[in-house]
Amino acid sequence: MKFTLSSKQLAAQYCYPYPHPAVTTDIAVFTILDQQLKLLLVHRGAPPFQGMWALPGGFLDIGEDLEACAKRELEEETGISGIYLEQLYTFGAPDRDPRERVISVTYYALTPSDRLQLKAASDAMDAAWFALDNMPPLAFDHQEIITLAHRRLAAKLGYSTIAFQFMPETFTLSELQTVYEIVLNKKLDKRNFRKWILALDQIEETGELRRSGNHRPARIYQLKNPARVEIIK
Amino acid sequence: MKFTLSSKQLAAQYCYPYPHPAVTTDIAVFTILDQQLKLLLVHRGAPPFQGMWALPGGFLDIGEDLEACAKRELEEETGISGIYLEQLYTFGAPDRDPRERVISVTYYALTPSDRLQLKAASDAMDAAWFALDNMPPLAFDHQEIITLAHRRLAAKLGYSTIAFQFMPETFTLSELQTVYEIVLNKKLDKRNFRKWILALDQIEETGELRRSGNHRPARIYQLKNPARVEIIK
DNA sequence: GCAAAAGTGTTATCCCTACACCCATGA
DNA sequence: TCATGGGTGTAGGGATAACACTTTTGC
Repeated sequence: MKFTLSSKQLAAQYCYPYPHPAVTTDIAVFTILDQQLKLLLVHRGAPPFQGMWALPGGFLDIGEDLEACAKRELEEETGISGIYLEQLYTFGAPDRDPRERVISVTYYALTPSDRLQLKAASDAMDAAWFALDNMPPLAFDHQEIITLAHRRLAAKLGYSTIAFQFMPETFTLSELQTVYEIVLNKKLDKRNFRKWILALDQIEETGELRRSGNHRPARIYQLKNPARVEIIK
Repeated sequence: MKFTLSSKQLAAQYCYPYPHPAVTTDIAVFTILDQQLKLLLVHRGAPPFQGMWALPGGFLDIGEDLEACAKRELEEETGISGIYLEQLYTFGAPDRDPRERVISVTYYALTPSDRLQLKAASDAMDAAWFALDNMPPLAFDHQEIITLAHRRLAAKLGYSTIAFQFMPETFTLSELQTVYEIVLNKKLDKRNFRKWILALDQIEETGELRRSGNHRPARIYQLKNPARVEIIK
């Protein structure tokens, strides 16, 4: 038996007995830059939402793990790799993408700001950091994803050591406190913060001092277990 | 231009220029029955994993919202509807389903045990409740889903009022305490529990008493905002 | 010497924990 | 009257929150 197909259908060579949605991953990458919580966005060069900004992300390769997809898309679109990544939520409203049905498995990620030079140095990809309180209009439902990611991040500061993922290898206690203050958006008491953070037993002095201006030098600290996020409480 | 297709390909009428995974939802429904935390499983009548037990769930209809899919599958396979449902995690290991690439967006749900009569009364669907510490071998990666759901449930008892979703409309404080004890798997102090739960300001006395044996009758309570899960702390 | 950030302790308060006895009922 | 679960308060300990001054440096 033989049947005929138009050339348009010929291009579509992956066929299923029932309709299948497309699956993407999108990643909300946070960092702290210029004393602000910032998020990495990419500029869309193609429709839909051409010219708007969006989260980095893209279609899942068949046979590729979800988290691997998120890491690959992040690397391809922004040059960033090797950072802390965690699944956030899966968005699947039927009309969230005008092209076809798309399910987006979203992740959020944190990176120290000193890793960003790599990205800036890479070729002129249309990626940029935006302060969370100054976002451009976003493609798809990405604003919703960002709002959820921000809430999750702030909540997780309270019961885990996730904030260390923002820190470079070595840092001062004041720098660390500033990170907490920026993410939580409130001032913290210096003495209480130091007592608390040291009691967590997650950081140690390097013995070095950092001189940075006309004031007393600060002791430099480092993580005891780099790259581990511990649940506290 | 014309091309030829086999009849097998003809059956596959939904075609895409790139391969698409299938998307399913799976739901871990918890209840408390016979003083035990139990989970609802369905018996698989068809391959793969024919004859094994699995979480209720199934393929997403194109155009259907993810949560709607979870509710529909739950209703179709077990007769349960109108219960508390929350997204859990999305599983997508490339080989988790032998048929094709399947992404499963999982949910967990809680229901009072007095709603279950409906299901038992419905036609002889192969659905049954299993104690969490006595599960049969499960299809796919469903054991992993259940482990995660259980962890999330126990954690959420500590910072939300999710446990009320296990309760019938009215209940005594002892019944409520027993629910907490079963899920957390530890005894709680009666006086401390009562102080704590009343301080949450989520329940109120109905004024009724429940007589249930040769002992003093218990005061009956009800939720102030039925069906709302509040974040506490 | 002065401006600027680093560093340091004590006290009060709140919350959680531990703990034991009387009450109301049915049999 | 007795067995059974329902119902109640207080005291101690630990964690959190409030609060101000001295130190070290660069200019």
